[in-house]
Amino acid sequence: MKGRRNMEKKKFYMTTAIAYTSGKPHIGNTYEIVLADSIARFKRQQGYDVFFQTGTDEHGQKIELKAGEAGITPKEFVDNVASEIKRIWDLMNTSYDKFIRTTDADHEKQVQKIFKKLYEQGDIYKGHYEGMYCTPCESFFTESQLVDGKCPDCGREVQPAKEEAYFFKMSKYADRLIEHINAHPEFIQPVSRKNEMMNNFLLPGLQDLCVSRTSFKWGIPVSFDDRHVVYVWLDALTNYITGIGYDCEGESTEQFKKNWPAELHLIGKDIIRFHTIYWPIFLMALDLPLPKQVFGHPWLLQGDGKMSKSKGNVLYADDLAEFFGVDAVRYFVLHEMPFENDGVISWELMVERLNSDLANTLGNLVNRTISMSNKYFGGVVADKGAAESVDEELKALALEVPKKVTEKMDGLRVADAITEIFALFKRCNKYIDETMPWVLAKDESKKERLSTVLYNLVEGISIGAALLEAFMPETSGKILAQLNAKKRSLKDMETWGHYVSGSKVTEKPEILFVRQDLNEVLAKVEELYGQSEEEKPEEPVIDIEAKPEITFDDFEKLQFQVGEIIACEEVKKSRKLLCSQVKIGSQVKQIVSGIKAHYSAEEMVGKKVLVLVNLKPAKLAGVLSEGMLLCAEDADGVLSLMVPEKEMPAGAEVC
RNA sequence: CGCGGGGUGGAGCAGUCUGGAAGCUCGUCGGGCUCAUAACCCGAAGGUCGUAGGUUCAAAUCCUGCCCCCGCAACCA
Repeated sequence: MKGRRNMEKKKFYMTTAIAYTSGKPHIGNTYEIVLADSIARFKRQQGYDVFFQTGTDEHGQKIELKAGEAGITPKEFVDNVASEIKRIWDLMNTSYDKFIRTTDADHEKQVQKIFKKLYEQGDIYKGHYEGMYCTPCESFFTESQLVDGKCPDCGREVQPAKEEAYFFKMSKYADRLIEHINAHPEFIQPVSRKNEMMNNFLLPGLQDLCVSRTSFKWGIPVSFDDRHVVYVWLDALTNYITGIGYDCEGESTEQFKKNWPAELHLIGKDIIRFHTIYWPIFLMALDLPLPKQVFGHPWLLQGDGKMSKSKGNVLYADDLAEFFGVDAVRYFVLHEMPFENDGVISWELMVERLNSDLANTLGNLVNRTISMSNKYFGGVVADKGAAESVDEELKALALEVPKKVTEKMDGLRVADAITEIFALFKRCNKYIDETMPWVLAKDESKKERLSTVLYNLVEGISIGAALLEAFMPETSGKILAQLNAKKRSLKDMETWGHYVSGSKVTEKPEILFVRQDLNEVLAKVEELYGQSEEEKPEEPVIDIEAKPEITFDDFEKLQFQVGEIIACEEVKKSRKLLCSQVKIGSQVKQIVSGIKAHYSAEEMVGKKVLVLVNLKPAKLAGVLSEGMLLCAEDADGVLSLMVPEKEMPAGAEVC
């Protein structure tokens, strides 16, 4: 019987994007897995047989470089980061069924087979990646990226060059894809993205995609040409099928046959293009069905300006969980994230939500209800049938909410779904005021009515708590345990009265969410980040690429002098430029510098700075610049003007 | 005319596709209540829906121009 019931369950295969293992994931990355988790849990509650996959994308040049800097092998590097990511996913209590890593042996093997198959059937061909090449930087640039025809990174000469590479023929499947997208309006969510994909990429014509590289080694080798490694998307995207046992030679697992195609790929809006164009085309080439839906969720942005560790506004899920608890963080990211526009997160907003929604509305409701049950009936909650008309409104809403939540979740409107649940808790609070149990308690003849009121409350809260399971699993469980209520399926929420009359609630309600004082939190944040800076015993060392040795004659060509900035203004039409009038000896030069982000025009005036004087004048953003102000730059790109250590007159030579 | 996102009461957002009395949460002010985590409930104030035009019986919503903000790109001499 059990087996048969399982067979009847509809399957639901969903994935998140796999996280790139270049560093610790911040709260924005973590948002995606929590969002996915809430959907997975809700689908399970709806009775689906859910398979939920997430994981890590572990190849690429960036990782090779970072590992090199850290003095460890790429594999060691990604092992560290992947376990950190997994730790945070687990900390956030996410219920994934499979955590795939692109360095898994079976994934790598399958990617090689897929690459070979596509090559053999002519979808992948060998060609050349052409562009201007800067040898010291080992980088290709397009003509438009060059600065004055030179390398934008180091300013040296570049040569036209070709790198051998394999390409995937995208155009071959474009018409079929356009047709599919038009026939399935639900395929790309939100729909506004559909037009973007069509107008910008599909309709103008697809470029063939480069799918191999020879410039780095940390990747899956192309099996028949080992100078090449498979490049990004063919490696990363295929995780969705290799993770459940796809084999392109027809030896796919039962699990694959059952689960593919996926019902939902949940991804960030930045990679919609890869999931709604390249991925479907790869699948077509493999003769596999396409996923049912791709949802590109918006971003969760930091509140106040740029992320910066020294400002203490880089938010990580584990720090937040430390302060507020896992469920509070889950609640925040899910609630604050609208469907289509970016959301904002900050310590201030986090505290506000915690206090008002979680502590006041929900926590206090549970607490006062349990307290009254204990106070008036020794914890026993029984429906004595003493109904009054005010009860109807509460019941009606309580039965309405599960339907509304389902509706919202079916449309992936997770934030709205949560809001619906909280509307029920608010209604419960109102019900307490309407019925005034403490007044009933003073009148012995109202005992049955009082009991019924408390029963209604407990039943209402039980429904709300059961609905929270998908979003705040721990809190949901805690509330149900305190009320001594059973978990219930969505089906059981269609009728009123599933709470067993006569059950006994806990004697001492545990505080679910503690209110926090914003100032105290901010002080602690300061302390936390302040400390971490002190803990750093040494300043970070910055290594830059060594330039070729020069002769003294070369040096002699450069003329440095002290200049005094006598006037400075912003260059309009430019984001980063300031235009300074610099007094050098008896002459005044106009110098444009890209330091607006670091200095205001006002504070520039009066500074004595080091100037490279004999640089050939050039125009920047249309403004003439006759020299260069010298700055030091740290690893975060912060600039500091170089000034003489002793007072020096404008015009003094620097040598 | 580089690409994209956005500008709705003090704060954060919904509403815009499919025109039809400007909504939610927080904050503020006033009131109620005392079971509860100084929590809960009720009421009020507060908005030229960036701006200027246009279409319409009717525009936050559709069209056009402009301004401002944020990403990316570029500029970083």
